[in-house]
Amino acid sequence: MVETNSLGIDLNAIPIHKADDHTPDSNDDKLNQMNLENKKLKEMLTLVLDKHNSLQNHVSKLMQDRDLLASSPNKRKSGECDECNTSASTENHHQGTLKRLNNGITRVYTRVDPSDKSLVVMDGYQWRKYGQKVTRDNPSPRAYYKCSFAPSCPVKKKVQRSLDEPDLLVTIYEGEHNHKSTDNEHETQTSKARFNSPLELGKFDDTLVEQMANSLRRNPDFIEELAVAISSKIFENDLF
DNA sequence: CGTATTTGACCTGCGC
DNA sequence: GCGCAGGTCAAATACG
Repeated sequence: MVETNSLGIDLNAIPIHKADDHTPDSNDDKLNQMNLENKKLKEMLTLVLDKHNSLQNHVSKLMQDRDLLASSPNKRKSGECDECNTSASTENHHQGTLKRLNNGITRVYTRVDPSDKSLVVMDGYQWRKYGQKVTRDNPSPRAYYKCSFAPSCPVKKKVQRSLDEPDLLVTIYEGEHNHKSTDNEHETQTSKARFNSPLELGKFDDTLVEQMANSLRRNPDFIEELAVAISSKIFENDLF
């Protein structure tokens, strides 16, 4: 039987080792096996991230559609929303959401680790920071970024920590990219590598995998799934 | 050594 | 015109 979780990942992909499962001189074999497991884990991680990204895009699109249907254009000033007006004390409703405002301005709310002081939002594009300022209404600095394809791409973004919730980053995008995201490009390349030559998994960019792992670590759902999967494996080992 | 980031200086728009 | 705040520039610095 193939065991899968809600993400559709085969958790039996990792071979289980029992205590009496090795010969006395099998240190090299064990090392090779661990390397193989490591590669499999990396592959799983990239798959999980793929699914996570596509789900996130889907959710964003759905929420945009819902906002467009629900919004009445004569009610709102640029940069404001109904929820903000009615519940100024919290921005929880924005978590991970995307608001497309007038004049090609888009506001995105991203939940980050509160201890992480960097004003970096991974959105698939490459940015060059060109300034940072402390604004009057918010003690946390606002970072200014230009698309690294500038001046051919005119898009800019401003990133600032929310005044009410320090673990919420508010990103304001100005303009539309006239090129594809570098993430897609990279993803396509790694996907090709993954499916065309699975034996070359060891050549995966370790930094990229590290970033994916960090991103997944911040996702409570993923941690929960992982904990369930690991504990079930531990029980399995103990019982058999 | 090339590239990205930092940060103080400068520019611009707005209200008074 | 002046002061203030937000936005941008560019030299200095850090980093791989």
